[in-house]
Amino acid sequence: MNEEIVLGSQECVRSLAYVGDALYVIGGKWKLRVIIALREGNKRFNEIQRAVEGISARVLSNELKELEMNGFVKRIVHTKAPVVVEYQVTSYADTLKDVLHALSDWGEMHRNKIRREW
Amino acid sequence: MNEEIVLGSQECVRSLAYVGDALYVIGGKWKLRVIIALREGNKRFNEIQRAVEGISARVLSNELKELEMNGFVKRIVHTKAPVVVEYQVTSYADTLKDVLHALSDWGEMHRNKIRREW
DNA sequence: ATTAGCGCTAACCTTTTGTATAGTGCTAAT
DNA sequence: ATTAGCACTATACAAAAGGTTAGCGCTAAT
Repeated sequence: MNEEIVLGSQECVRSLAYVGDALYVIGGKWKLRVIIALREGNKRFNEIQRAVEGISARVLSNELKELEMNGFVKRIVHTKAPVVVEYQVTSYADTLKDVLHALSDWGEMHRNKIRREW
Repeated sequence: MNEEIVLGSQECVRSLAYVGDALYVIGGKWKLRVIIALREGNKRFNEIQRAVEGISARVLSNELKELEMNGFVKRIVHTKAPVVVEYQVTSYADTLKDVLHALSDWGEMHRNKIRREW
């Protein structure tokens, strides 16, 4: 038996678990897109909804709650005159930079590949 | 208006679309995990199922079909004596290396953070 | 002869995710 | 005075994703 393969296999088991952990909190159709919109500077509910094309108010509301629970977002209510609600990305969301970058780059490459094929 | 912010905003719109494209083909609970298992060297159906904890035969079957349609996997049938089916990762699956790495690293970091908090 | 493994697939059910519509109480603009 | 925007939430429903169970025809081992 080859040591390289055995080592690779152990790494794989770890990878499988870690990727599972990651997908558990940032998986799904919307979470990463909401985080991108927030990181860009969108702070208000309707602003975010417009930035993330296709998301409904109900789903956005749920996603924001989960993102808050997981420490990616802070919800700040300015209780005055018209009640204004602001969503802020936390510094923990910044730790996703590499993931976001890798996904975005791959998505770009993939889109170009698909276009070339048609 | 600040140029930096405007630039960042344009990049964001691209990012949103690209990440959307990426999630369209590799999103969901299982696809990346199946690819990891394949990359590790698992080639047979039941082998993959054992490697990817929790996946059912039905779901694995569907995922493999989609992965095949998207060019990540080749299905090879050895028609002899007992019919043996082999799944091979293509070189296109290798383009996901950075994504896999980033997600795995982040997942590891996140798991450690969670453990520290409890 | 029985059992276990292989590579699935069909049928059915539950859970998750998403959509559509309506509505609340407030303010600011027309 | 009406309309539009804000930040949602409730309700109801539909679609998509996933899980459970059973089973097929085959072979190799016990």
